[in-house]
Amino acid sequence: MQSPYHHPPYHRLTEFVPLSAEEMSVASRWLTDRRRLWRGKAIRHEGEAVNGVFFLLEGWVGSSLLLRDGRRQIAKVHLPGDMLGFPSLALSHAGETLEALTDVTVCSLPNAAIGRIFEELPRLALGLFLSTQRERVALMQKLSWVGATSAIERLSAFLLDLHHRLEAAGLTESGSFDLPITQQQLGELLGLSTVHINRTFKSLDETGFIARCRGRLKIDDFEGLRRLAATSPPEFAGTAAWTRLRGSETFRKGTQ
Amino acid sequence: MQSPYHHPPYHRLTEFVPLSAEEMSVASRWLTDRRRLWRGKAIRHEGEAVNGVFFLLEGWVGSSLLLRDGRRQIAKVHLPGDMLGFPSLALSHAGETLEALTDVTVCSLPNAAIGRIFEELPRLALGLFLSTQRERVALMQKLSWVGATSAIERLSAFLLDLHHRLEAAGLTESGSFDLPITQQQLGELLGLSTVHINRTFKSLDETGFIARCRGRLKIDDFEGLRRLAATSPPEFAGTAAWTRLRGSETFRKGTQ
DNA sequence: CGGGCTATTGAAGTTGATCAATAACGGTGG
DNA sequence: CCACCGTTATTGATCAACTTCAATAGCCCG
Repeated sequence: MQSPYHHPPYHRLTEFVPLSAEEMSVASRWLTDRRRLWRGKAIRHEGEAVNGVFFLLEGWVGSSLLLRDGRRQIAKVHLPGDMLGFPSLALSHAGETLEALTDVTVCSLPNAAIGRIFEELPRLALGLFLSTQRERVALMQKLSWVGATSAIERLSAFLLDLHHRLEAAGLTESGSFDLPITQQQLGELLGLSTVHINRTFKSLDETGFIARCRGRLKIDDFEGLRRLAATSPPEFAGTAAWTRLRGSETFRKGTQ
Repeated sequence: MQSPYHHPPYHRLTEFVPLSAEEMSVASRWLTDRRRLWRGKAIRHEGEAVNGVFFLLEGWVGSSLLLRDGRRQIAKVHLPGDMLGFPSLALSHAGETLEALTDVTVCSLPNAAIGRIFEELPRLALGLFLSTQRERVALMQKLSWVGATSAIERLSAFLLDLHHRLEAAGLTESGSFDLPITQQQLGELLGLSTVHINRTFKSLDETGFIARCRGRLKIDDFEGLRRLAATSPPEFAGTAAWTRLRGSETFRKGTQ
């Protein structure tokens, strides 16, 4: 897990496609334009012109949508290694605010580079494509939590998912991890009020499923949480996706 | 709107990229393998192996996720011209059930063809990519409805969105359109109970915002509905996205 | 004319929101 | 090191939206 091959920006790509040296070298160029931002700052506001996408190197970022009356929905918490801002590529003005939930380091990739990747590095393009499809799956799952489950089920599912993703990034220690977001933000993430998040947390705490201390959370009973959580994480295709996509199908350029 | 250029499967691609004759001819090949399905039948069940994606030619399709206890969330209603099943490309087993909400005609495109498109028809690939990013935006918006708005706001937003999309497909008549889905399905779509959907409908009806008759719905007061719906539809980039993506950025193959 | 599904309505029950107050925490400057 | 401040967490009490249960009515179809 600690080879550079598994760090951003390769991270999200090599899960689906093997990269050549050339491709990796292009990808590593993406890291040159870095930016540091403090907690609470926006990488990009909803409604601003779309100039590029971002890679998150350190810290947590929330992507959120604003409603007219000020309510807010956080669509996703992005963790180190994630790619940010792709949905807005289809829009003239960004459809989501990208806000630093902790101090963060991001690097950005201009729109034009995406176009070039599609033209010249198809495998990289496919990696990006599949990676964003996977995000779409995650988003559908979250919708199903918010639309069809109770507060305790939602929170359980979220904590399990979060742990799972943090673990993949090497940011957990035997079931415990930093949770540097406020209960307010957790509420906006799960579609619940601050107060109810607090009570739900308390209930998980008292049942012994989790333990909280400072900004740190430890999952004590994974099985218990999983029983609550109503969905299991989907099984990603891994590089099998790539294999599947390059099956034996006949398809010849120019004659189709 | 009635030129073949605006029919599936071009429909969802030409919104973002101009297609060459060659590209259109490849795309038109996708139509060869058609399938008709009756209302209620599944095009593909959640958990099945992922063999391809689909284009919806006629009818409505719902993509839904199942929770352990039998509750169901419909992530999206797909209309004629839409592309189905892309999220599951990242999975080894489908993450969503694709169910015919009416009698439908679909055609399918095997996984392998997607891989070839990325290798050989980059502009087509980019069109697919952007189109799925736009779906992701729509999904985020829906999440914000379900997570942060009341029943009447949700239903209003949904009806407006639906009308908007049906209009683009030429399936409306001065504000009225067929609504061939049950209130049960509408509930699963918006995260509300059947009973509450019914009451919310009734309230919109009595206020004079809409009128219902058989399976048909007419929007009588767009402004009123828009005031209720807490979000406005995002502005898509259109082919500007493509232009933006091919900007003046320096990026030379092989030297990066 | 039935039979099955869908829509509608009423009544009662729950979950979660809102309002409001207090406590704990984290960082600051003295 | 301590007093202070703003932010966040916690708790109680009340309220509202939505769900559930249950029954009836309407529609579509053979």
